[in-house]
Amino acid sequence: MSPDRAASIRAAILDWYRANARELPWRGTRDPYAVWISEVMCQQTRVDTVLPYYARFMARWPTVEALAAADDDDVRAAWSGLGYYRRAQLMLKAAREVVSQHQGRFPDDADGLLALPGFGRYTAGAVAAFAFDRPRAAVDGNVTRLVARLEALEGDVMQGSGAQAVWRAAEALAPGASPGDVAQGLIEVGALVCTARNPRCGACPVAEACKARAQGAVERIPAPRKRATKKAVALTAVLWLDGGRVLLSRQPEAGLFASLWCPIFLEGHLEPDGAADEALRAHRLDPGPLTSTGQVRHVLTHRTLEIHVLRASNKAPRRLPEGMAWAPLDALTEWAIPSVTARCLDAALDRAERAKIRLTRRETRRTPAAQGSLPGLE
DNA sequence: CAGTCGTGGGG
DNA sequence: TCCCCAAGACT
Repeated sequence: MSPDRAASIRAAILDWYRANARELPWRGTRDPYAVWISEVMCQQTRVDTVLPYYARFMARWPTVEALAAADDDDVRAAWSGLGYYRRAQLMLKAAREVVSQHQGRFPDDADGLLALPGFGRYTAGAVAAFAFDRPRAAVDGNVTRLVARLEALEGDVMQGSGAQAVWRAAEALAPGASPGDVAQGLIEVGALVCTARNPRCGACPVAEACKARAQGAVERIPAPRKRATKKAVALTAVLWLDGGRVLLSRQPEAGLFASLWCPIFLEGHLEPDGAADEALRAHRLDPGPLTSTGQVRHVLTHRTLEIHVLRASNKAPRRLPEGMAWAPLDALTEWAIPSVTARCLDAALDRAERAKIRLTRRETRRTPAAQGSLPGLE
């Protein structure tokens, strides 16, 4: 990219950003910790979803020292429902590294940041640019799309040589005045204007410079990402409820829902009065009679979990197998559970029980406006 | 490099 | 209902 073209695009992005940027809680701070938390939460996650999580997280762990001293399960619980839970684990590891090996100060440029767990090329560039005002590129999905269109890059820009070309162009845009605002501006234009569907080219500050637009190729560029094939997985979830508590089982430290608490998952769709009962006895559990209470279809990136939900109500056994625990329903927000656990639990409860729990469950999990029901009803 | 790892919103 | 996908990183 020619220096003139880069300067022109940079100036247009900067002007537009200063006039149109959304006010977000992590904007207007140079605190690398705050910037970092927001960046990790935003990975593959919509801003609207992140907002309540970010507020709670920063209130509870306002500094890297506080986070470094946090309990792993408390952090997982704070992440509950956000998905991609390994992010939280790597974040905790990085916080401890910053405190123990960097005197609590983040490295002030991308190379140093890149060495920390959970910092990839994007996050390192973003923190370097936003917090330290370094002239670094921060190429996320938004910037990839924007740059691919600006330069009319054909083919797959998500990986390989296509991704390299995007980074090269983004790095050409980085040097100059206010690099932090330029980097955020590129992201913001990608997020609000140069959108994947129905891009608002009429409102775009760099429409004049856009090669895809000149070629009438905006709809075609970037080429759609190759998507993973989803495999259906049949499971049976056993929700054992007793005395206002539910029996949960901790997942292994690696893999799906790592270290989180889930219902007892059995492979396959098992009959309540036969195979399911047998499988539980293999866990040395006597759940008593099982009743089928519904089904949950939970879609993940590479799998679709098709879950048959069974409910057990026998009296709690004296001793539980390793890795299992009783979770009080009125304290479930303090437990590290993925959304699928909450959904299975919902499916196992009757309406009255659900209503009771809803009063105590965190209402910010969903935006109130999205509920569609009036307050006081229900 | 290709597979793994969540969730919820919107067309 | 289905499909796309959103401020990616790690193995």
